Amino acid sequence: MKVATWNVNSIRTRLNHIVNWLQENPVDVLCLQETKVMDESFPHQPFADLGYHTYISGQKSYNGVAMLSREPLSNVSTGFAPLLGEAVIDLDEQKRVIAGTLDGIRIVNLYVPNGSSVGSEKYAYKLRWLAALRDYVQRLGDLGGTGVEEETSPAPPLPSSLLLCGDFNIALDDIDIHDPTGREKMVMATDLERQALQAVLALGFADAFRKFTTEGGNFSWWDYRSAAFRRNLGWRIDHIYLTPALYERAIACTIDASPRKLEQPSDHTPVWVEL
DNA sequence: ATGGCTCCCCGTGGGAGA
Repeated sequence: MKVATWNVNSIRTRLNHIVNWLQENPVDVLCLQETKVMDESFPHQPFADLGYHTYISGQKSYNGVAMLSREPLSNVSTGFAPLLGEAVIDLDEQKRVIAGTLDGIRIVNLYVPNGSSVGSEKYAYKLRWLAALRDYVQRLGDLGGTGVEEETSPAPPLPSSLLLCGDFNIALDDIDIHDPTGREKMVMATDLERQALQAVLALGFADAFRKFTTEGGNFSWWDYRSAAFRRNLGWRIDHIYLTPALYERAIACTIDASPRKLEQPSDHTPVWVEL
């Protein structure tokens, strides 16, 4: 099974890039972030023509996530509320979470808030959102990864098969930044953000990309400005995290930089894992 | 460097992204 993640920065602007990429890379599941489209305007048909089912959680102008899958997903859910209830219901106003199950693997597609700048309101929101994500993932593990509250059948054995992917807007390691100088003041690289993400990963996840590639200089996002892509001034902020059995099973994890070379590209490029 | 580039919107500049 191949699962990919891609922040497309507007699905309507990037539609041809996505369709062409799927034709070249017919992954089983493609998780998208920053679709920037309301659900009633989502372009289902081009993906249906390629044989993909579409699952969406969108809003006007900002955010928005979607999952495309060759086979139907089960137990699709959006937001934190299905597992966390009313306590963090306000965090679901921004559409950043969608999850579904395929072949016993719970796939969670995430668009972590950017955080704007260190010390800003948006930065505080990002940290609060990551704390909620930790609770959400812990609850998911407690449920055996089904994402379903009702336990009508015996829970599957733990550890659950969980896959977290998406735009995390955090570079966990200095080698994931082209130049980490001064990173403690840079959003996406501060200790508080890293600690908040590590608290999620401590529930039992490993970075699929780092199973195969230990070198720095591998990035998934490059700023539109200053010819950053041409100069490879990037960050690795799009991640795929796996629970232990899936991590053992993984046979490849690759960043495909080729769509970033096209005309009018997203500033992010796809990352995929083969299980 | 209130810089750089690109996205969106009942837009014609400003907010947001990262």
